[in-house]
Amino acid sequence: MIEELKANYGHRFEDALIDEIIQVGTFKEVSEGFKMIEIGEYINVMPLLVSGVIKILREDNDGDELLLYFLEQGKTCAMTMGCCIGQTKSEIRAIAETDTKLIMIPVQKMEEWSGKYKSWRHFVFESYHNRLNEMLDTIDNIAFLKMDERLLKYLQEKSRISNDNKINSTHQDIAYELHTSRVVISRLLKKLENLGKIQLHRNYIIIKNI
Amino acid sequence: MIEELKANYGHRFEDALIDEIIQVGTFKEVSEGFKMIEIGEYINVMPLLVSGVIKILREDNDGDELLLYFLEQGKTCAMTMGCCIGQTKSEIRAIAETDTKLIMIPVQKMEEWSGKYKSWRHFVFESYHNRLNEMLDTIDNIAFLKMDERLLKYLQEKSRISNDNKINSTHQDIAYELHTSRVVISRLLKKLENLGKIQLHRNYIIIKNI
DNA sequence: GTTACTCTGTAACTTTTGTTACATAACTAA
DNA sequence: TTAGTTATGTAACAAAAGTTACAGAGTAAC
Repeated sequence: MIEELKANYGHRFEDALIDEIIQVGTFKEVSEGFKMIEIGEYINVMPLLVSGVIKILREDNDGDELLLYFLEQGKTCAMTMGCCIGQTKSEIRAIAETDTKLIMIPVQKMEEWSGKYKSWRHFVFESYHNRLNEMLDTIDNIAFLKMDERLLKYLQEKSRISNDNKINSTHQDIAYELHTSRVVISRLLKKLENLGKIQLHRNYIIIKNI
Repeated sequence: MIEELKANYGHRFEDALIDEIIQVGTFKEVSEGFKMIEIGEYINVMPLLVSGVIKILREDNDGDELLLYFLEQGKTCAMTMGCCIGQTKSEIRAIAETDTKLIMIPVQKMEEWSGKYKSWRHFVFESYHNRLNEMLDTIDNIAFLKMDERLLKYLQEKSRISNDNKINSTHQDIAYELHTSRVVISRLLKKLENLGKIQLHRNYIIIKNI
């Protein structure tokens, strides 16, 4: 854990803070698909993402999902919503998009370190700031783009975060994350295939030249 | 200014912090419609909202607008995006929805006080947290609701924040904020009128029983 | 008043998205 | 191999939202 911590956060946290993280943090590895946070749960640890990708989802009253954004490995790890102040329930679901390594910090430390370490404070503010920008991005997508453009962006993003032009998703998977129906996705994917941008297969899609 | 500050923030900030705010803060009054922040601008003061309502808007590349949320008077004042860390440009536009009174804090103080005053730190975190929830709310609306439901919520919200069942907007105004066309809004408003929920007039709408 | 402008109402049409239904292909487990 | 399951393709239709066009009401300036 110590090497991973230093590799990802060593350049931004003071040594004293790194030491404290080693003291109180617990290392955790989870596999792809693992549900890390569920809507309505109380959160008492804050995850520092060391490697892997976590997807953050929103759900409405009817159980319909919507992908909000991906948390990526390394320094850009934003903290889990609402974990910091008060004991508020999680508004989102977090699922490991890939195998993921994390360091879990008890939430009380977050407050303590905020007073103590300037670098920690900056990290927290910056994480908030980044997450807000990700949310803005999501809003831009759903408010200003049509489904075909959203789908294209989704495929690009998926490919980018896994660093692989093969996307292991069914049409239904994609439909859930974009909050639309499978038929709509199949239709639009077929159009993209006809344009030569992708290749469709059972259970996976190859990105060609988007 | 001092009375307004104490009335709105006195119960949550330490006296020493209140004193500092009085030292460095500047009082500002703006009229309805005043553009407080424009997209792309750099921000170097953080506003504490004392009274009034500010609307926060997003714009896409084609100049199409979308209402994100309202900042309301008093303690729930969230800070302007991106104002705290680094010199990043504003991603949003802020316009006074009503006549508004503010206290402007130089941004350097934000960092200084974050180390010094626990209450300030809590205020900043809580503001971030609230704003994130408002963004989630916005996402819920545009992702999960149809335009008629969004319109209804919009009218309710407008009525609530002004504490008045008369809404002084044209159909075009509403169309801009919900990012749709005037014809669509006129159509849906007429439906709501036929259902007895509102009364339509030139330049204003009366909310009856939503 | 007359003129110009803004706002609203509405029809007719198009595009986009969502729904239902069904056929077939591909895989899985017995 | 066969039966059952899951994934995909596609047609046909419905609903929602966006567009174009125009008429007429209300308002403001002169």
